[in-house]
Amino acid sequence: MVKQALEEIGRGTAEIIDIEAIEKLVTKYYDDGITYTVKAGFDPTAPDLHLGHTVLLQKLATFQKFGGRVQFLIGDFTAMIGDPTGKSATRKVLTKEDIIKNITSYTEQAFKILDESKTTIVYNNDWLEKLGADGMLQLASNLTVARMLERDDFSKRYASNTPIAVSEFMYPLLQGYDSVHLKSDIEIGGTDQKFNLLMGRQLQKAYGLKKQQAVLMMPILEGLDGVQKMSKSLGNYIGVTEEPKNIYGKVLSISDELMWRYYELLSEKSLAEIAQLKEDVASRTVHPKTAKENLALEITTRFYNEELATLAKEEFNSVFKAKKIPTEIPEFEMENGIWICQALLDAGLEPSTSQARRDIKQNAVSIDQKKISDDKLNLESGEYILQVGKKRFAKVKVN
RNA sequence: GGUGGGUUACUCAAGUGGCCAACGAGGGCGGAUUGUAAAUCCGCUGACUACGUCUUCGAAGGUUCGAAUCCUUCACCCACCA
Repeated sequence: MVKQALEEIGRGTAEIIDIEAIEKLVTKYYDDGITYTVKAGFDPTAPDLHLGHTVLLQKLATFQKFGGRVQFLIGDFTAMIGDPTGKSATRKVLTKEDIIKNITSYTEQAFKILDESKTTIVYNNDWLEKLGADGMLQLASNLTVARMLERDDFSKRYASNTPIAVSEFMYPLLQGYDSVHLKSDIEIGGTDQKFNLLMGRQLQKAYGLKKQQAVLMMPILEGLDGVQKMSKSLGNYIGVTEEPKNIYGKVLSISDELMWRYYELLSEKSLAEIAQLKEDVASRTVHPKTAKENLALEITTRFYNEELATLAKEEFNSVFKAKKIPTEIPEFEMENGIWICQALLDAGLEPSTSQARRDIKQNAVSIDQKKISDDKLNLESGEYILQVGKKRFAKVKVN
């Protein structure tokens, strides 16, 4: 049992520090029924969770299966500083109101994956606010500047003359202090969090805790472009609250190479199954597109259900394979004689009439499935389906 | 506090008086091809019913027939010195 648990826990991880400690915790759970805590921190800056977050959440869910209690830490205090990780500029400071607003939808989405009964939501503002100036100083004395500059992100920024705010130095310390306060047994995070995660161990020792947290790091999920990490600001993400057809479509649009990465990090399939599938694709027994379709179905099903996922697939096929018009498209009413470019702008298909003109010239615009080339066209009364490119549709009623 | 350097479009980055709506690269968008994959090729990438007009090169003024380019002030950033 323990062995199987460890295998599942280890799946897809980038690195585990102190695996022995994890083994002990799991063993203790099976022998004596004693649970342990797994901490993961979340930044309440982006109210929308995407698949990149779910890699972590799925790992937490795995721990919940094997006796872990999740400490779902909302970094409402640390968010006011802004973690330097991954960004090459100091982050904007959020207001308290923003943070509170974000948290509600945040946790709601997280429980699509996590077991709520085995999750404790904690806010680090609760204890960090009370730390006070002397507490801060005591905390800061645990770390030298040289050590801080070892952190990859800092050293790069320092070398390239990108500014580093002194407050940013506090971030890893505060995150580490969270682990002291919560007496976490395990902390998980992305590989980009390594420095911060290790800080937790160091501080737990410095503050005299008997045990130090084990650390488990998950790889960073690449976004749709396959290069940069999935993030909302880069626009290369699949959000968990997106409509089924969008989730399905976006998964299908990833590259074949990236598909395997997604299989490994997001699918419930066993690693053996995935290896087999990969082999079948390589030997052309299975078409890569079929493999991708199944992945898309699985992921869509996770956030909705099988029925809706299947519908999404059918819709997708009818629109893109059979080149039919989507079943649901936005509708607009317009005045008689409206200029086509204006209509495209009003329907939100184009950002400007200039862009509309360019697209018409480039054969990207069609009315009722027929390409048009006249950018001076005016629409007579009637109903039209306007389309730009492959993906943008609108129904327009001209009165 | 002192000295020097910097701020150009989504990003990086050229341009140091007219040839500048502003080179180039990346990204994005579109077309061909396809499996809405990758790769490849081609085109577009400030706005405006548009062979012309308008607004843009950190901000505000100024010099000039003419400014992203020169001058003044301000804001922000960086380095070195203290």
